[in-house]
Amino acid sequence: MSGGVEWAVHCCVVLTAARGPVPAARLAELHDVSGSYLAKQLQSLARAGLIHSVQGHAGGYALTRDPADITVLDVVEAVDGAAPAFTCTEIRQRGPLAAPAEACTLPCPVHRTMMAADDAWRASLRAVTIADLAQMVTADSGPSTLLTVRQWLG
Amino acid sequence: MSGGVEWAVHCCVVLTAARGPVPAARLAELHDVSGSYLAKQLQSLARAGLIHSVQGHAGGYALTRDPADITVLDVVEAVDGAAPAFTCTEIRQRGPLAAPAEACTLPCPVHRTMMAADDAWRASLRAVTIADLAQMVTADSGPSTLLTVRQWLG
DNA sequence: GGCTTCCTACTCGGATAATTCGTGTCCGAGTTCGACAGG
DNA sequence: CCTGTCGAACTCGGACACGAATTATCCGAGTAGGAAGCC
Repeated sequence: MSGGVEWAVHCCVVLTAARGPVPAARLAELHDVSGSYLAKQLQSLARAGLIHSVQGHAGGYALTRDPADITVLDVVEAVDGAAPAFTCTEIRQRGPLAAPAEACTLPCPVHRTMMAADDAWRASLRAVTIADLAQMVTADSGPSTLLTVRQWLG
Repeated sequence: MSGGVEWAVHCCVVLTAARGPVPAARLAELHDVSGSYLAKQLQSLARAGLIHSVQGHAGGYALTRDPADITVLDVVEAVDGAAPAFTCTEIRQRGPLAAPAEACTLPCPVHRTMMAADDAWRASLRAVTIADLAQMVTADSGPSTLLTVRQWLG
């Protein structure tokens, strides 16, 4: 998985605490990461409709929907793409003992197994929302954490 | 996920039908893939102890255990490595609002969410064995398929 | 005919290049806020 | 004092290099089987 996913999820959680739009450079400074590269991830989130950008002075990024309506899977798919990790190349239809195409109405067993695992993974990520993560942060280190972030963001 | 995983799983299923050791070149010809590269995957499987190699004339690879004792997860981890897809870089301990290390006894919420999804994915792959896959192949296209493979392998 | 020896061919195993994807960076287009001049 | 205009700074957005991991390949080390020669 792309490493930028971690940054993107953390940014979404931080934006939960923000009042107005937050510039990408500010988010980068907060997390101590490359601002130029973080911009790319935020653009992906914007293209997916999870956040929207405000240009000009005092602009930045802000969440478009309620944090409870944004799942972690949404963020992961926005950054890493929605394509499954496993791609079936239809090995059974190649080589000297190739199966005829008409006998391949169902995906091959290997493909089915991988799809089931992928579905389980996606279901697990779909069950957690950004609001849940913010709640967990509060439960872990108290409500002061996100309040301090809100204050620091200005 | 590495593309060679597909080859490795298919090879394990094929080895289920084989009587004796099968050379890597034969497996590559059966699947119409690069023999030189498939050798690398098979070596990974051998290092993991899933298959063992027999050298010399009439040598090749053969399964070490009963196919019912080899899970798909075993094969995937042997080829792709056992490291989880997501790596937490402890973002919360960086930047101007870095959390003190003593407050980070638990993994951060993002990390926990990703670990849960990874566990679900692994559990799904662990629930399917190579014997199950062979059974599925038989259920899909009849018992003739694996018998033809056995005959072709010699 | 049986046994020993040698040899050939075949096998794996690790070390070695080419390529694609992820990582990191940069500069230009567009927009908003503030200042300034005029009425 | 109020208003319209201008300018400048700040923001995002996409286009451009670099590096690493994956993909693909090759040749050498080792071994089992078979053939030939000897007893």
